[in-house]
Amino acid sequence: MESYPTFYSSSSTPPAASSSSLSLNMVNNHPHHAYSNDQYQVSNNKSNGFLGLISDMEVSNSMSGISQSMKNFGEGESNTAVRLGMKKGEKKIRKPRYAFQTRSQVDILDDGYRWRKYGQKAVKNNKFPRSYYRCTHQGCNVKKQVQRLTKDEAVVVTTYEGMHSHPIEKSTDNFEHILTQMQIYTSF
DNA sequence: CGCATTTGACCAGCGC
DNA sequence: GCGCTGGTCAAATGCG
Repeated sequence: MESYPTFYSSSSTPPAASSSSLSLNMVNNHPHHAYSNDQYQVSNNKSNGFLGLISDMEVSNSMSGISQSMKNFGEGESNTAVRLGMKKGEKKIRKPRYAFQTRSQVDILDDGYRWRKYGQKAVKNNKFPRSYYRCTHQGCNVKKQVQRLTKDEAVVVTTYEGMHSHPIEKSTDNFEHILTQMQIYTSF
């Protein structure tokens, strides 16, 4: 695998336990190919609840920026060619994936899109299952995986694959949206 | 009733 | 070539 730009972040934690001095424990999900996080790591180790919220805002902001830079990477790759499509001389399209680490108690991180779960698998080296989601928008093949770390189960790793070619269904990634997410997170 | 989730089966890639 | 593992499908089930 090539580039796994991993955007590392600590996000909202309920005001009680906010000892989130995360250092890069991004790696031990994939035995064969380690994420090349040595060049993409964003080390914002905030370690209290409020700063965690701020860094969560940073995540939400950078997400919209990332989806723009995604266009450079995966130019509309048809990642549905996994199974049936994949005709004769189709080369294997390695679709770039983008992993986010988030410190959250809920697995479902609402990023504004509508996701439908289509699978769940137990992964090795991890006692938590990994969930597979797909964007329900027609013609949109964006997928994402969500899994927790065995190391500390407060961390949720969300791996996005592909990019959305349609607007967000909810309120867009403006400040209101971010505030809404913050409220959701803090209410837990 | 329509849509989302669950869950086991199936398949492909890779390592041994 | 075989077995393991990750990823996806699809029927059944659940839920609003």
